[in-house]
Amino acid sequence: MPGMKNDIITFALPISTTDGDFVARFSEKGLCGLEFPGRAGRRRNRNRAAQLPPQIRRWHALTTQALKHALSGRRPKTLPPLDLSSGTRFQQAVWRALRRIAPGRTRSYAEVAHAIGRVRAMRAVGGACGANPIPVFIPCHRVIAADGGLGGFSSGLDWKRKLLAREGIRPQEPR
DNA sequence: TAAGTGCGTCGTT
DNA sequence: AACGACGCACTTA
Repeated sequence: MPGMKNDIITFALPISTTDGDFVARFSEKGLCGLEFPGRAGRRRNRNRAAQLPPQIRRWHALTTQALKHALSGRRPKTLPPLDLSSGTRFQQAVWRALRRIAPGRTRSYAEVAHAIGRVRAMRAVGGACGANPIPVFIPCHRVIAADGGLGGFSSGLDWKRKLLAREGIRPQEPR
């Protein structure tokens, strides 16, 4: 019907790891989402294995390998293209900045704000981190509070702790 | 020191 | 107009 939102087709494919079954989402532009085990949200998707476009298959294979690397705390060699078109300009700027944080390193929300030239938007940076559609690969888990605390994590602080630990980081825990 | 309160700031809904 | 995955100054114990 007229006025209907563009019906973006995405493919949701599982990725089994020793940490559980993740779900990767692909659009025609690339990887557009990653969900932690047990958090598969209901979303539009078409993924009859038989009619999977070759390109999606390729991206899925790449993502699978990359995820295993990332989960072991190492930088993935190759990633599929990332489709970040769901984000606002500000969010995309934040996400780009996050990708420049090396494994094993952390930044405070304020430092990220500074990195994108919005010194005072540290709080908004937190919001953009929460809107990150591709955690792990876009390492929002490396953003912690200025006082060394963990800060937050949409998918659960346990995951944030685990991801950081895999990279050799053990931030101070609130008691 | 540690813990709690108040408030400026700013992107998003 | 309200709400945060913040940060900082300041107060109390």
